[in-house]
Amino acid sequence: MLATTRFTHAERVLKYLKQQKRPLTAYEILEGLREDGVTAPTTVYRALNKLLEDGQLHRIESLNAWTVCSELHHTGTPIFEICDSCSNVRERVDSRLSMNIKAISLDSGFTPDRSIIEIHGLCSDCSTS
Amino acid sequence: MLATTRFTHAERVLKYLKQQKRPLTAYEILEGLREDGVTAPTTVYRALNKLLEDGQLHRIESLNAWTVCSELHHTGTPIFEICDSCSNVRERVDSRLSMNIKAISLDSGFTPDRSIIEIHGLCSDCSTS
DNA sequence: CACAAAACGTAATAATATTACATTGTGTAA
DNA sequence: TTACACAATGTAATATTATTACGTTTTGTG
Repeated sequence: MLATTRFTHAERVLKYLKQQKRPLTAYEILEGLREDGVTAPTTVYRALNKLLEDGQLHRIESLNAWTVCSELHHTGTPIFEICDSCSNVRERVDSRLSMNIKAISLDSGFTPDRSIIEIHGLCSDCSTS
Repeated sequence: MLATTRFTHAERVLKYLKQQKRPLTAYEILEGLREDGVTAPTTVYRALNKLLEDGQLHRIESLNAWTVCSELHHTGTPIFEICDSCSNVRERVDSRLSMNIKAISLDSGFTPDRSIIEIHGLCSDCSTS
């Protein structure tokens, strides 16, 4: 069966997420890909975790949702601006912020590994209207 | 019955969390307070949400866990240093970082409401050993 | 071809959180 | 001090998110 399939589930999940304009939960992905043979939660989570390891997507902790990495191989901490009105999420990288986080950690003897920065609010479209 | 109780559930939950040296999940709190009459998830979540509104505790998104606010009525964004070895979490407030976030948002026309900053790594105790 | 590693199938279950609806307790103002 | 509104609680059911365990199939490589 696999011999006849053109893509792996990870590829399907990545492609599907790329088509979205907001992060999706694992179960939303499952629904969206059911007709493509993605039929169980495990399948989705396996794909998501693989893509996460490969740096191809991010998990938005405060939404329990997943979104493609918009700037592959970036260094420094990604920052997510999350619009609470239209659900759009924009990924940004800012070197000052990354450096300040390092500096703050140094202060306290903490050794940082990975940082989660998620800013909730209104995107420019939604805040003007 | 309530007339004979000394505390509300919210007070019990807050007191219990203060005794902990790491954030607890809602269900850990439920277990810990079962003998004090906290017997259902709803009860815990009601208390947690009330305390959250009052600014008396924080939710650590990346742990699905809850911890007391260590610096009441702080302004600016709290930053959590989370030790992945001993689970200790330290809350800090840093004005530089808060300003960074404002600046980044201004750039893109985003109107920030609340920010989540969680840094995983090793605390000073665990990184030296 | 043989083998190891990656990908997948399937079922069950764990962990986290919410909803709905009824009841009881508390503060306060007439 | 009674009446009322609001806060707190009780209870059951269910929704949502995620993991575990175990077996099979496919793929790439020497």
